[in-house]
Amino acid sequence: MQKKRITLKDIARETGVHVSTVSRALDPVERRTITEEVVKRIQAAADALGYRPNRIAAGLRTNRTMTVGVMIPDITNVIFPPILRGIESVLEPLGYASIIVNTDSDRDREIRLLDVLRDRGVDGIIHAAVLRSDPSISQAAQDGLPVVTLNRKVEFSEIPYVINDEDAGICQMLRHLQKLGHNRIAHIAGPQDLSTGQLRLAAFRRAADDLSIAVEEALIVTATRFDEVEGGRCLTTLLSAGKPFTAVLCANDRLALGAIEALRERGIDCPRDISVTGFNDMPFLDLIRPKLTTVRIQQHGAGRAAANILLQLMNDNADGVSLETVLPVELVVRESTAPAR
Amino acid sequence: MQKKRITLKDIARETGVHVSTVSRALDPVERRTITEEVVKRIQAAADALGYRPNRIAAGLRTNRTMTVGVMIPDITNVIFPPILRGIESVLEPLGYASIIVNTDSDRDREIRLLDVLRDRGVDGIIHAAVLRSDPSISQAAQDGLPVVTLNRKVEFSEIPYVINDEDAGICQMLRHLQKLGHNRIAHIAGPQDLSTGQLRLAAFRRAADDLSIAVEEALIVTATRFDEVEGGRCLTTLLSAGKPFTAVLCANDRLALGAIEALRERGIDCPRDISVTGFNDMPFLDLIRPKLTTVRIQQHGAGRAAANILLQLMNDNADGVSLETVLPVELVVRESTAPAR
DNA sequence: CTGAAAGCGCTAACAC
DNA sequence: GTGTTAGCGCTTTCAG
Repeated sequence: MQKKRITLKDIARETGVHVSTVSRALDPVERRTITEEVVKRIQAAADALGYRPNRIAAGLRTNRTMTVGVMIPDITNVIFPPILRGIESVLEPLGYASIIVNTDSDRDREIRLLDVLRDRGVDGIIHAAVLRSDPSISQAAQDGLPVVTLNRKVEFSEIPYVINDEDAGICQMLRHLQKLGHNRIAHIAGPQDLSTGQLRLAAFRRAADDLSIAVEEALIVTATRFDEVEGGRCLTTLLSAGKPFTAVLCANDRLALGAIEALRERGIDCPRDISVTGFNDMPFLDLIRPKLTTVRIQQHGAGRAAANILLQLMNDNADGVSLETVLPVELVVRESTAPAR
Repeated sequence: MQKKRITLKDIARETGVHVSTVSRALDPVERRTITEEVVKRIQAAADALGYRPNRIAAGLRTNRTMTVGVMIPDITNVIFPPILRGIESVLEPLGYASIIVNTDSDRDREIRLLDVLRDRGVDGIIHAAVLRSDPSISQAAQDGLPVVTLNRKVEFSEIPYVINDEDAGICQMLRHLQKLGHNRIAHIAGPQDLSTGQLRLAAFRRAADDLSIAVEEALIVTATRFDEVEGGRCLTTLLSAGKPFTAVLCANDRLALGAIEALRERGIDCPRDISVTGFNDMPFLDLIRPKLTTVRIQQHGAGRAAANILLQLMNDNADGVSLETVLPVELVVRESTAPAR
């Protein structure tokens, strides 16, 4: 079986000093308290024997596992991998590993997986939650576990969160459409039990109001999932409602793609007849025709931001962290929007 | 800080028995050796106190962390998330968590990350390697660490691997093109330091030979990366070589998409003028026009297969495992192939 | 059937 | 400066 691992004891025996001395000599900060010559000898022996510290054992003692938990709805959703790389880019160099779990936006699964993470003694959690309410995570935070949420604010809690500026994104998009002469603008909203769906719908109403664009309730239809099929279905509903519109602002890219497809099937051209817009700017969008006009959100950056906040929390600098981090978004005008007919 | 966790000791005190008794009562297999009534009392106390076992401590003792390492090139590559979900689908229900690391196909990073995983005491590793040679992983396997590779066979080793039937895929595709009347078929090969790139090129030569299709060296061009830009560049090279061809078989979907784009820019229509095929059947392909004819590989299934093999290895059933697992692939004919002109 | 005790590998008081 | 000792929470002999 597994070749016996070298432990502190082995290298203590080898160098004729005590394990604790070895431990100190190998600890970059404690090292200073040890005679330089001894440190050198120990270091040499450690290298020679191929010593690798056992983090498990250290963790048991220090109560720090150097592991963080990352909860996301579904890794298969293309917007999450970049976020994960962003997180990794700050945490990994510091020696942290992350355990990623997929909640499938399922409440029970989420609760169970949170327990899994706690059982494993993670030092903190980044929760790319989308569910609008999850008492378990607040409880965990209250118990003293460092938690940061991504994309969503947990109400009535002191949990720091990083979000994208959905409001600004929707507003910029509406302004863009308005400039193109659109004033009858439909909205395909996302699922209202997901934070992004709800936030973007609220932002739509607010922005329309600000820009003096009339919001017709019949021109707002809500998807049950963030996917192409639902985008198509919603567009069909919109069409059959009979109220005219010249543009449809969708709560995310996939809904928009589905909507465009549904238009095409009916011989309606996007953007000539109807403009369609997305949100997120997911990968591969520029391969799909017409190239979608959308709002680019920071993905890698959001991961980095969340990781940095978590680091502060884990290092007890909890006072210095700002509760809210809002990342700027960017309007990306491509081919799916054109002047209103 | 963190609310004090309930330990075995707490529930021992509560029930008036010894910790070891509690430990046994809570272990599904050892439980049988304990009086039913006592088990019930302990269970009740555990539930009441909200006991959650500390896996770290258990791991230190048992030398099993119930954690596996998963090495992939880059989570951002859409073919990996489904693989990860496949792995998770078999491992997670059994109580395993996985630590995923991105190697970026970088040799040094790979070595370093392997050490990271070993330091964390993973019980086994699934290595979705693409680099053609990596001595470190063989060393790890030799040291007794259970290892399975995905997509690639490590030569001269006893490491079990699961691969897709690249040969069959390429062959079916060539036959499909042949049936459409193509006999001057180009190949845009993938990077030759990545296993898939190399395997598929070899398969191309072999299949062409089997089907009596002449292989013209000028019609084989090798990409340096698996992306659209390289696909476009390779197609340009092909075009400027002056040798006529009516179809181009690409080593993966992204190369194919880039190739189609490059054709379009020159006013050459796919599939009317030239047929183009991909490999992998990555997500979102059906949103891109023309819909790509490709070879569907099992992604989720590959993850599951690898996880199952790893399980056997970790449970010392090493004798029962087959060294090689070849998963079937499937030809998916869509719109990017048409009869040769 | 249950208790006692040792120990996994490491760190952190406390001595010397 | 370095050694001693205790103990993190759990499992696992070995007694009883």
